[in-house]
Amino acid sequence: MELKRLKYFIAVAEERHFGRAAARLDMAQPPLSRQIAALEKDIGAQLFDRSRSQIRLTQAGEVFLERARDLVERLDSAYREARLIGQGGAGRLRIAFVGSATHGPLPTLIKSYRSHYPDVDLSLSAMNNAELERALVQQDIDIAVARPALKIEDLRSVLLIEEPLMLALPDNSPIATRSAAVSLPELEGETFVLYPRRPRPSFADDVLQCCALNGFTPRNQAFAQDYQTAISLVSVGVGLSVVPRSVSQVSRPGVAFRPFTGENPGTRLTIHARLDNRRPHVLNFFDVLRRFTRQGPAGTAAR
Amino acid sequence: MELKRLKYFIAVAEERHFGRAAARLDMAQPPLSRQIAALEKDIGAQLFDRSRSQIRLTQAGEVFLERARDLVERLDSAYREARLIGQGGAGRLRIAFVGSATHGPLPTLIKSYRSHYPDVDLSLSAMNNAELERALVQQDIDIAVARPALKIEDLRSVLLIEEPLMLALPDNSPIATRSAAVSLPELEGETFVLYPRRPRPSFADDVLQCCALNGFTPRNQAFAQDYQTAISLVSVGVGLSVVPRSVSQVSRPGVAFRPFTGENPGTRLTIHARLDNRRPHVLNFFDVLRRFTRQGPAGTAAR
DNA sequence: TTTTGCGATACCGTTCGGGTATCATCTGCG
DNA sequence: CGCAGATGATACCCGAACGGTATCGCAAAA
Repeated sequence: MELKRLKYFIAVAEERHFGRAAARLDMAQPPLSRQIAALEKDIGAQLFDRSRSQIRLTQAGEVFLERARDLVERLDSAYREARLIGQGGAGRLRIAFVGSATHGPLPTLIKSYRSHYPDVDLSLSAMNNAELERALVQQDIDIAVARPALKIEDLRSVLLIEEPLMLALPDNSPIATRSAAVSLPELEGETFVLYPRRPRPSFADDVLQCCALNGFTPRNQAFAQDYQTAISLVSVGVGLSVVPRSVSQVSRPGVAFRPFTGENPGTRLTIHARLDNRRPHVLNFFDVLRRFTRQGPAGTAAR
Repeated sequence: MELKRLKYFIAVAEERHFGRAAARLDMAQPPLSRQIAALEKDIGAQLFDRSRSQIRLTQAGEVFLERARDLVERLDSAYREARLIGQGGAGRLRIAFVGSATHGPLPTLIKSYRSHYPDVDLSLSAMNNAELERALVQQDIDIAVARPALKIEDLRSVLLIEEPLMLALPDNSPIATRSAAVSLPELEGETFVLYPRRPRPSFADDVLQCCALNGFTPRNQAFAQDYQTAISLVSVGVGLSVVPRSVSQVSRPGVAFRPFTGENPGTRLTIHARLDNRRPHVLNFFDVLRRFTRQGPAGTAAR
């Protein structure tokens, strides 16, 4: 109810003439005079000195003009900022992912999103599947990248990548140093470093299912909380581990990565968001994701 | 037309409840809902997430809330500031005065004004009568303190002080060192250091009229632009000068001040402002001045 | 499933803002 | 000194917008 008056006041102050200001504002002069008078009454001070033929700003008017310009400017920018955030062009998007996703196409996907929405603050954090599930349910995050997937209700889920499994072996192991191909069953007696099986489905399920398809169940199992720990255990000779191929692309002292023959059902990375999370940032992210997977996530190799 | 909406929005955002916010705003809930909806449409973004039972701010809403609070605060302070200036409680008052006024009651008067209106910026400058006249006409200053007065049209004029004249003599002059009273006519042969006679009336007029009343006209006259220069000329022995008594209260090496017998019509300090200058600061200043002169400008002696 | 609480929608009356006509005042010119 | 033109203020009218009451729709809780 008073903002229009600020604009009116600015126009009159700049034109120093009610008639011209009214023309500029596309209105008649009398209502403009009335609005200015009302503004002056509200403020309780004269803003214009009308004693001469050419109207002039009073000192109060001079100061109020500065303030009014600033206010109009700020209001406008507040509108624009809110609009931008509302369209997902600014603000914050919270993404969490399993640690092993950092080697695959995820960084490329995130770069792509960033290039489309450079003003969005990305909050990135690594979590295991259990933490992802909790954070997603409690809306602490918008996007979860799980391996192989989260299986809770009311999630929007998109497959990011499917990749084969590989062996991670101590590099002084005879199996690692020999040139012949490796098959899984011959490792039945070795210690398999696995991950927690909860919540289902877990990466451990992928590995155990792979073993099952190859006709055996690992006899000795050790457990690690995440793939980094698992590889560390391998490097110090605790046993061997099975990892997604993308993980094998980083070299790690004491660890050798080898493919294996036989059945290899692979493992998947899945991107989730709550179905009821209609935040434009999330929708935009899935748009970028859709284009990304469609044009082939050749980014698998990248980085 | 949009500011009311900001206040509505802030209320709803703070209450997180349309009904309570409406109660707080002393209005019904439906128009409030409509105003918020209109605001969201204007902005082009949702400000509230109404999907759950408890409404929540969206990210755009969070940011807009900050901005809205800031805007309301700024608007309010702009109103208050303009009002204060409009009442003469802040802003700037431009005062100019003849140099010789600095020793009389003027500083006390200004202190009194300052204590009543501590937030008013005082712009103080020294000018001779000619400059005062020009500045007042061109509205470069609000208040002029002239000696003895300005005689131009449309001025509000108030006598600040009337004081006797005194002699300023070189301190090695026999007249300065003798104990007997001094009369003006015996100085007829001395050089009188005077001031410019334009614009009329000038302090030089006061001095010459005083001489005339004592029955003579100074035979030798020297001219100085201001009283400081005049006293300097006296101190280096150019001649003698006649000054307002208040000036005699500062001691100056090489200069002795002496009263004289015979006629002493004295000299005045007059405070002027343009009649058409209705600025509250000027009116307030004259209010202070009125009280000041009424309760006796005992400040003559002060300082 | 029913009930309750809350926000949205429909509809109506009043108010306020804007338009046209006119007045009052000041300025400049003859 | 008086008259004409310009400019802001005032008077009056109309339409749009805002607020109020009644009611709906939906979702969470019982």
